Parts: sequence; C-alpha cells; structure tokens
Amino acid sequence: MKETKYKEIHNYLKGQIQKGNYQVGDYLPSENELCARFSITRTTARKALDELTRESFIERQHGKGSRVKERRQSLGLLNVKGFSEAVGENIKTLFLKKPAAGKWGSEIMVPVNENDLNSDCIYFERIRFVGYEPVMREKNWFSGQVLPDFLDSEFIEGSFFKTLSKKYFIEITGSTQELRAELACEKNSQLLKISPGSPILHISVKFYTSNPKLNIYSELYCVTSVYPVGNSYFI
Amino acid sequence: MKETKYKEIHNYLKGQIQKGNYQVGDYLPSENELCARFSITRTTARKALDELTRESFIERQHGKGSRVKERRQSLGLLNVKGFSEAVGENIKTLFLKKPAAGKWGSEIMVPVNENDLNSDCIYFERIRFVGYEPVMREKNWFSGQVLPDFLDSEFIEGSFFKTLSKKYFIEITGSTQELRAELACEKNSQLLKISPGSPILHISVKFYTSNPKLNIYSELYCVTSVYPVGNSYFI
DNA sequence: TCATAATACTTGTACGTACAAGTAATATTT
DNA sequence: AAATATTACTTGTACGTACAAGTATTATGA
Repeated sequence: MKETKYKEIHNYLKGQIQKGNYQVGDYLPSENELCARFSITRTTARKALDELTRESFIERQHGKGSRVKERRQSLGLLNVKGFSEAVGENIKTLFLKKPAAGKWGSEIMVPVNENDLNSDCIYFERIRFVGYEPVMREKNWFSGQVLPDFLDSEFIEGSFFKTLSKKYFIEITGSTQELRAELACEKNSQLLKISPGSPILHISVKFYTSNPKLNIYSELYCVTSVYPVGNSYFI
Repeated sequence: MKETKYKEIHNYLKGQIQKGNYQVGDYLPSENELCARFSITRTTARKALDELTRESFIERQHGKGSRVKERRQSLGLLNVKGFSEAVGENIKTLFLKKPAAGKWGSEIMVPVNENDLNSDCIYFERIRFVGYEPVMREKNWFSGQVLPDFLDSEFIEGSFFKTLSKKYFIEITGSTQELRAELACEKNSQLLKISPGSPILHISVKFYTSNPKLNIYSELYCVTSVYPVGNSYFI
C-alpha cells in the first residue's frame, strides 16, 4: 500500500487548496520550494503540479508560478460549483425541502446503484430564481452513509458542492446525463410560474465523486425560454 | 518560429493516426523505439505520448504499449464522431439538403464570428432516424474557405467529423452550447412525425476546430420522448 | 527623472541514468 | 505435460543536470 511521491505531494497540495489554506488567486509554493521542502526533484514536483493542472485546481504561468483557479470546469452540462456560476449573479434559492432523511424517488431516470438503494437516503429540493423569475426546480438524492453530521449544519456559501469539497474533501469526478424536452406537469407549472403544457427541459444527472460510495442523483426541471441552459467544452 | 521537439513528435504521431497508418487498436512505436528513431530521450518521447493521451488519441498500458483509441470523448453533449455513436447502431440518415453554397441562417442562436459572416457559407441539412423513427433534424453551417473540394465528394463513412479528420486533418477542439425546450413548429412536426405542439429539445452548438478559421454552427431539433439525449463526462 | 540593463526569481524543454513494475513469450524444472 | 522460472520487452517513477524563456524587481547610466 505504498503511495508514490508525486501523488503524496499532489494530495497534500489538493488538501491545502480544499481547506482554503490556498485561496483562489493565491500562488502555490514554487517548484524549487517544493523540492526543498519535501526532498524531491523538480521532475516529481512538476508531475504533482501537472496533475493539479489537469484537474484544473491550478493554472501554471510561465515565469510566475502556479495559481489556484476558480474550479468551474463544465461537467457535461453544469458547473461543478453548481447552478450559480452557470447563469449569472442575481441568483436566489428557495428550499422546498431542506435536507432530511427521505426515500429514493421513483422519478430518478438514471440507474441507481444497488449499494445506494440499500442505504439511507438524504433528499432535498430547491427552486432557483434569476431575479424574481423561477428558472429551475431541483430534486436531489444521495446516500447519507459517508457524510456524517450532514443534516446538522447549513450549506457552505449556500452551495452543496462547496460543502462537499470544503467540509468533506469530496470532489465531483464525473457525471452521466439524460435530457428530455417535456410538457410541464401541474406541479412544475405552479412552482415555475408557467402555464401548464409549456415546454420544459428535464435533465437527469448522476454525479460521481471522489468517494466511490457517494453518488448524487438529481432531477432538474428548467424553464429555458429566457435563460437557456448553457455549457462549454474545450480540450 | 521554432517548434519544440515533443510537439514535433506529437504532431507526427497524430498525423499518422489521422492518416490511418495506425488504426484503432494498433500499438504505436514504443518509447525506446521513438528515442532511437528521432534521436530524443525518453523524457521527450513520453511528453509527446502523454499529450496524445490527454487528447485521448491513445491509451497507455503499463508493460504493453500505447494503443490507438476510438476517439469519442464527449464534447459537451455530442460525441466528436457525431450522432451515430451517441445513440446506437440502427441509425439512418436522410439528406434534406446536400452540402452546397448557402447563407448564414438567421436561426443560428450562438454568436457567429465576424470572419465567418464575411466568407462564403456551406450549408447542409439532415434528418437522423433510429430505425424508421425520425429523432433529430440537423442544420449545419460553416465557412467553406478552408475546405477545398469539399463539395466534390461524399462524406467519409457518412460522417462529417470523420471527413474533417481524415481528409483535412482538422479536429474538434471545443464547443459551446445552448439548450432549450420548445414546442415543435409546423415544419419540425412534419419532418419529425410528431404532432404540432409536441415538446422538442433545441440544441444550438458552435464547434471550434484545430483550424482557427473553421467553426461549425449547428441547430439540432431532437425528439426526446423515446431516445433522450445523453452524455457522460469523467475527469 | 526616466529609460535601460542587470538580477533573481519563476516555469518550460531536454538531456541522461537507474530501477521498479507489468506483460508475454520462452526456457527450465518438476 | 504442466507448473515454474527466466528473459526480454514494455511503461512508470524518480533521481540529477543544464539551459531557455518569461516575469518582476532592482540597479545602473544617460
């Protein structure tokens, strides 16, 4: 069970960023500094930093250093940081159901892991507003087995993903999605203030995380007439 | 205008793959072979191969070698290889308009580059079927200035992106997308054999390519009731 | 004072070496 | 004949060195 040196450095630095010891915009120690501090060569230091770059925790600047980045690479459709950065600034959130023990919903469209189904489920539901316009209803399910004390406190900066990262050091590592255009049901048309029968974008997401025991299932219902759902991708 | 060595090797190998001199499943020359053939060190050879890995042209296998991969990483929503691999096998395509000189459509929802607007436009339009069910109408626009002889021959293996790669050595490097749920217009309901007023998923895509002068604009109208649009992403 | 040069940092590329570890065919032993 | 050991490859990790090139501050000279 021996870990390689570059992974050790990589994990150390990642942890420091997650704990907030290095904030967005800060520069990590230089390669030479890492060499001295951890008794490694530049090859090893660079490999650790290159890995952080690949995961887009940092960006490297020739002649300057490695700077901590805002980590919002697109995971398919949505940002890992959640809804806020995807649309804009004037975002408000209303909890319809605060996080609490619940049941795995039958409306989950993607296959749910056996393991998840056999463990306790935490559920919460929100509506997102741009200004005073509701634009998305969001239902979320996940297994509570790996998140002790989750129900005891509020979200960090109002963000579920930030809470995962800063409190539990869990990162989103992937997702699968299904997209459907549907007609709004009675409930959704009420909540989203649109006429029944309006078209609605239904997104079913399964998020994978750095903890193999934690997957997050979300069903999103989006009003796209004014704010289309957007996404970018670059190699 | 000096190129680095690892980029030289990287481009050479990429070209060989694109030309088909190395097919999917083939193994590239080993690191030591590259060292001998190009008079470089393993550091440099590895860097070139690592770059190809990052672009997912190859996958490396400890103790075996570097194998050419099927390149179908998701670019946001759709595969770079196009629609075929996204849904399944039983795909048919019907051209409503074969590629020909056309005008930049007013229905393009993403911003079109100034440069593109000022050059000749090639347009083509297709309908995709799963079995005998139409599932997507696809409108495509791009500047013809960088694709000589494009109108003279058919698509390679019926795929636009494969034609770009194999004939012109141009790869997709990114995309931006906008998604909307809409009600099918008269025309779309006819073409897609759904009743007028059915919900439809409207995807507006701008593809960026390895040639800065070539961007591809697509407007996709998808029937998602049976075949939802899917996508996966992993770090 | 202000433009220029020197400097001390940073990361980027490339060299070379050594050994660990995975793979697969061949040779050896039981 | 079958299990085992050897071997010759492969990629992975890590060491060390050298110089190029970008950045920013400090020192110098007109």
